[in-house]
Amino acid sequence: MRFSTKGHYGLKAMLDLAQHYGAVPVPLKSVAQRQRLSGYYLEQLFTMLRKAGLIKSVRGVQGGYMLARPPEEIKVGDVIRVLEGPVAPVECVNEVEPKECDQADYCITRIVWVKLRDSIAGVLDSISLADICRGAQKNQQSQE
Amino acid sequence: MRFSTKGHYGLKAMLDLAQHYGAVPVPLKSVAQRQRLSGYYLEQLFTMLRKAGLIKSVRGVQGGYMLARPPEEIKVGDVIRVLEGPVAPVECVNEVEPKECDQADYCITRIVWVKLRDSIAGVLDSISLADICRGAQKNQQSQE
DNA sequence: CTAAACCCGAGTAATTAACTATAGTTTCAA
DNA sequence: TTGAAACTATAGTTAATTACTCGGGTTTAG
Repeated sequence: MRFSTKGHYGLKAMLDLAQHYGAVPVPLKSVAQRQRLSGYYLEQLFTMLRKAGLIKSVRGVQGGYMLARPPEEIKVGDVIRVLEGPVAPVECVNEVEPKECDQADYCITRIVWVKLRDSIAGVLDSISLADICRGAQKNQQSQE
Repeated sequence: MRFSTKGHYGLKAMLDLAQHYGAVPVPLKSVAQRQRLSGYYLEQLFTMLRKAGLIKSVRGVQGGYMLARPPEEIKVGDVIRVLEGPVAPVECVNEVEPKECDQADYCITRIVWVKLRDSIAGVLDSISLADICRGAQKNQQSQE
């Protein structure tokens, strides 16, 4: 039971944008270097995030990417759903359009997966990018 | 973010054994038929569960499989960990021997994965096979 | 006009998932 | 004592997914 690197890397990149949130866009290359990610690969992730409306892009020289909304208003769940698809420990309890099997009515394991799904979604939707940035700052302070 | 069919099917099969828990072993074939699973595939899952000590086998005619402990004493988490490995939304927060990346100290996303891991483990470890069987019974009664 | 930057689509190697198959061993029961 | 039911072990196979990689575009500040 793993998230793929899409969710993992994508969240890192989004937090990088959150930490540099401001007026000027951040070039993909600098995000990739700071987070040690393949630029080619990150491009794909940013494309997904842009099409989903979580980030905006500015083309041309001095261009780059920036969050479409302030970090307080973007939840980890938003990012993960774009990159990994809807939360669903098994397909039959998918958040969106679950393909229920023919045994759905009496499937005895169903309750487990529903609880799990809700628990996962609960965690992901309770944390904003800003929450994490604050936590990271605190951490650095406490290490000083 | 999905569990594989190992965890999914394996839990179904374990619950089948729980529902038939008693003195006599249940042949694999009958579990496979009731749960509509490939017998060949289920064989592999049962082998893993047996080696992990969750089920016992009886060879020969009239043989089969049975839970090694009563359903109250087997948690969903026990089954899932045998079949899917340790709970770990990403490798660096694996329950067992996490391969921490070189950025572990200052990795900003880490807190998310830890919370998620603990939340998932919490759900899986809070539900026993007996809990689910009881729920299923109740469900059937309420539908009458 | 040129270089920095995003945009888009395709290709690809490696891994994993999900079975499938085959040959063997144990045990009961007729 | 032998045949069939059942578990045991290991290997093969096919398809999908993952995690990139690459090449050629377009936009725009300076």
